Amino acid sequence: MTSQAADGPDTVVASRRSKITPEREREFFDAVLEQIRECGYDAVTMEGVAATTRCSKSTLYRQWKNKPQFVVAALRANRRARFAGIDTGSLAEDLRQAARAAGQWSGKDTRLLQALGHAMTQDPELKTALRETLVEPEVAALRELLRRGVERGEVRADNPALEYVPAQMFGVLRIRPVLDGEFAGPDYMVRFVEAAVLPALGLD
Amino acid sequence: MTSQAADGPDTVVASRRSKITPEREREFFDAVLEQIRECGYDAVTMEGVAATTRCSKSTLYRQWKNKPQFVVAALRANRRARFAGIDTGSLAEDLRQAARAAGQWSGKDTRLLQALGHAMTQDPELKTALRETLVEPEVAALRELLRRGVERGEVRADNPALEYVPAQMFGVLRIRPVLDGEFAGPDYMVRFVEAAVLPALGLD
DNA sequence: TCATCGATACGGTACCGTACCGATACGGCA
DNA sequence: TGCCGTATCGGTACGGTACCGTATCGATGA
Repeated sequence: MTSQAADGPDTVVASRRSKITPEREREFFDAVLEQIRECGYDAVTMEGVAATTRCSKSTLYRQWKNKPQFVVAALRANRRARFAGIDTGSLAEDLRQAARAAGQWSGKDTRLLQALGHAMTQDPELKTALRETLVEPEVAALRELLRRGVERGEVRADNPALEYVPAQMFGVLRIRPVLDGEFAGPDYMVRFVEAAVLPALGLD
Repeated sequence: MTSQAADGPDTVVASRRSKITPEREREFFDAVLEQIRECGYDAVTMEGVAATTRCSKSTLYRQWKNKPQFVVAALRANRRARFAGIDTGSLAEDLRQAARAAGQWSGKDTRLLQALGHAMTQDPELKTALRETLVEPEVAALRELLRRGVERGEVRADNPALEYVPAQMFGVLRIRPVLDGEFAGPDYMVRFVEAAVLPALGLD
């Protein structure tokens, strides 16, 4: 959508010959996401991002039309699949690893989702971007773990608890700061999986 | 904090003789909470509340120092204990009823918590008010259900799943809109309790 | 050579919190 | 009971602040 041609071999020339290197662009994205985490979506300003990255407002507005599109671009550039590599051969251990991984980026992504939680209800594009970058890849990976466990016969396919595992994991991750005043770390998440998720699945 | 002397017999005279009746005050509170749900905390303005309630900004500023204190007052006035009455004699049924109740006010309170979720991380008073009005009463009531179940011998006191029941319930309630795009209604919550919570507790 | 850079100035908009305005209704007092 | 002083009412105007998004500038580097 913006400057660099992200796909294919680097034969394609950027439509505008922007002087903004990919590293520089990542600075902009990191800055705006961090400001969102700290101040909330509404309180983030283009002027603030420009100030902290020592660029001019003009530069930002040349690349992105306005704040919403800028934020969406930043989210899209941050897309990662953190559960992707997990495959230990045991569903229980897969879930423990997922819990540990979730507990690790808990601070960053939970704060981001928290800060954008309401804004996404108003801006459809933002909502879509959030789902595509923070929610769906992880949920899909989680369901893949579960599917493999079912295939191996560790859990019956009609176990009703299967459906709720993603909601449980992300829900607990998200609500912990509200209930206990601190983020859910790896230890907490692993304990939760072992105490509540695995028993409901009939594991352990 | 404001006009009426809420406590004791009505002997105490209000310090300022405000013409704002308790009903009128509730209109202000309802308006600001609804605007928070719809537009988010940051986007709520005193001017907007004044407009929708057809009062003047002066009136609001006479009663409350500024927006944060106004919102805190509104939250405090809305304090309710929705799980309080539940006591069927069976832990499983108590949890089902709690799930049903939670699914009913899901729309209102979840949206409110969603909208205030980030603001509460910045304003300690707001955070305290939110915890005291939306979180702690319900968590306490939930833990009371569980304690009675343990006392009746339905669950062993050292069952590790006990600790996570509140986090599960409120977590799932809160994350459902993000995952599935709709609020968790009574049916969904009851199904969740039966599929995931009760089995982990060894019930049913 | 010339488009993009950083910097800055600009008009427009929105809201803050205060101050002032008559109008009004409460509440003490004859 | 009936009146009058007065504080609060709704309405509005105000200065101050902050940010938006645009325009313009000289400098810079592909």
